[in-house]
Amino acid sequence: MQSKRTTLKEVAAAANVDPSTVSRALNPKTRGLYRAELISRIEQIARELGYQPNATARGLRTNRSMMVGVLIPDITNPIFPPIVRGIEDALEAHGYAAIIANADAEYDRESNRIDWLRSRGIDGLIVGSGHLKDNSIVQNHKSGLPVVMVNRRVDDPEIASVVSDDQYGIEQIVKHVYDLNHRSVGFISGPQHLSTGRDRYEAFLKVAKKLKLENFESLIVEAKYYNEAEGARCTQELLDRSNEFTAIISANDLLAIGASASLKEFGIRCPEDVSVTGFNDMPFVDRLNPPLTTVRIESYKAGYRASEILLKQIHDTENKFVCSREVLPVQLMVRGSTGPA
Amino acid sequence: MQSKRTTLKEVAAAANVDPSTVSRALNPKTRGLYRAELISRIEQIARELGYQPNATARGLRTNRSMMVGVLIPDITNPIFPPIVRGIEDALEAHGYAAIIANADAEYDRESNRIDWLRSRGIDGLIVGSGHLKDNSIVQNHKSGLPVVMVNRRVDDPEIASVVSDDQYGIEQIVKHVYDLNHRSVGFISGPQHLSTGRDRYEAFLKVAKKLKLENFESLIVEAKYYNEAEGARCTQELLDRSNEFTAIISANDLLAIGASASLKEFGIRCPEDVSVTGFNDMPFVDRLNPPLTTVRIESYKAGYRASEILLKQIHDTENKFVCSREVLPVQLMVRGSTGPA
DNA sequence: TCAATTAATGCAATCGATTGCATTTTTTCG
DNA sequence: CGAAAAAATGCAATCGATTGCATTAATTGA
Repeated sequence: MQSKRTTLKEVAAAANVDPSTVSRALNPKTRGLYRAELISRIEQIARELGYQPNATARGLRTNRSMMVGVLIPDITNPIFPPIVRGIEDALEAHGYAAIIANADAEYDRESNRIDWLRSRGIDGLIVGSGHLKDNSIVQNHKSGLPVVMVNRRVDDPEIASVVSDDQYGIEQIVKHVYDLNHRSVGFISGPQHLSTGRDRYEAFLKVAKKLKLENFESLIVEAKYYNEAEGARCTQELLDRSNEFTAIISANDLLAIGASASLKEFGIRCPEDVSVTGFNDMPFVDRLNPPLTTVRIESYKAGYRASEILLKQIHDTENKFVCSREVLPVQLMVRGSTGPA
Repeated sequence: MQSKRTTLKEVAAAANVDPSTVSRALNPKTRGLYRAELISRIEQIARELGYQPNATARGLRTNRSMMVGVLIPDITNPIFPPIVRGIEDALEAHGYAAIIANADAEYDRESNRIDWLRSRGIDGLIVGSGHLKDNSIVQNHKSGLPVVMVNRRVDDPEIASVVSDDQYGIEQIVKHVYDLNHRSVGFISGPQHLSTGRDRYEAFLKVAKKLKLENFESLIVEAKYYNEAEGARCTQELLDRSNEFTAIISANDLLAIGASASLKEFGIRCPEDVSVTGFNDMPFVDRLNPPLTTVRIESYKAGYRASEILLKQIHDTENKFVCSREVLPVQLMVRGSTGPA
């Protein structure tokens, strides 16, 4: 039932030329070989027959699928849709398609998903999941697969990445809280095996030390995952440890939302009693109650750039490619969840 | 540099048999042709060489890409990630992959994107965009492409779909508002060329009539798009028309959020002065200020079912397939954005 | 025991496009 | 004018797996 698509051969027959001629006449790079008249005639006929090259056949011959794998923890996590959209838009502009795989923050599943993507013949891979010592990413890259990381990094400096300026973001947010006269502030850090977790943690340590925040080392709790449940759990842990702190800095928005909800449960008001901050500026956090003070990252752009870098890597046959590691600027977004101490 | 993947031929050579033998020995459906001993030997060797069948080559020969196209307005719209995740999970379970295309509510772009997907050789298409009289969807279906719609429908009853019970949802929400003693209520309808827009609109008319809401025909405004800006615009329009109404029913959450924001701008309190309701129960609307009263739909499940139906359609070579149109249940979620009149 | 089955396996065409090389046609110019 | 160079086009192999048919080997049964 699947309607017969027109093939190269059919166009060739209709135009009374060899298939190879049609192929070259339609290919911008080889078009120059033929007389303009021939070319327009072939184009005309191809159009009439509704010819669309068969991507599979082409892929087999050229060893290019024009597809890129995108590995993320979960498209359902609000920070990823903008990144994915950026990736897709950039790919589309170059005729590439994305296949998305959700790894669910499970590391063996992640490597399964990479194999699965590779078996589909992807030309490259963009990774938004992955931990600092992620062997399967490094291995795949070493074995010749173009790879770019987005949002997170791995330790291996050979692997290209596009991330946000975590350090500066945390610096800004801690200063903001400090300026509001908070001196005892808790920190809910992200998982330390993730680059965002580690980088934001280290940034916090550095600024906290510099600003001489009170007793901050004992007010740091590490979340096991970036989600609301962990945000709530860590908040309770903080409350168990101290009733002095007047602000909670969270390593990302989901943790902050969890923290905020947990505070409310304990009857602690935000921001009157405790200020809360996030990181990422996920969609709609400006509409929460209270609106979340956070750090805006350029998600769409990060995805877009990651694609561009990946494409450059894919097209770089000579291996003259220099691994690029980009850091995008961030911006402090002051909103209602922070107030004076 | 791309590390040479092992091919069927290489496995065959190593096992000292014909490539066709390896192919059949590895294929569960033809495995029965051979002695168990041979099969395990071949499997062994294939494993040692790390053989992964080349999906492109297979696709060319079998005319099956094991890929499905997914057309949605925009992955960045919060109602789609759960749907997409459901689609992907169901596909994954059957070895299929999804290629996502964002149509951006532009109808010529939509049909472009379908062509693009088809040229990549997709085996079927799941559509979350599309309007009631969507010719390109119907045409593609007629020409033999398996198609399932999700969340929205087209008028053509030949096309399978999985949607939510819009009628019941609106009924519930209007009754809820009525029970709170609202008698003059505005309705921000969705675009009438979309099935959700039309169905929810008609449902509203029906219930409003039945409950004898005051003057309701003149309190209906049609949004051109499902977004916040339109929600705000329609709210202003309503305010221009009347200062009697005490509730606004919106055809979806984004409109409701826009409405709510607009009310706030005019210094009208929600829910004290005007109650607001949405539809879809997007992630995080329960955390808004005020938390949004809305109708929960089963997004993930809708995506999952759509995939299952599509796969059935793809595997149904005999065309004995009966077009299924499923309607998933919805649930009223009463929250802070509605209060007594 | 030997023809007739049945079970195992191999041969070769095929899917649709690309591309190195060969061939034909046209042009150039000594 | 004719040979060499240049331009235009065709031939055929190829990518890697699948599959209809042919062939060989093993088994059955009379």
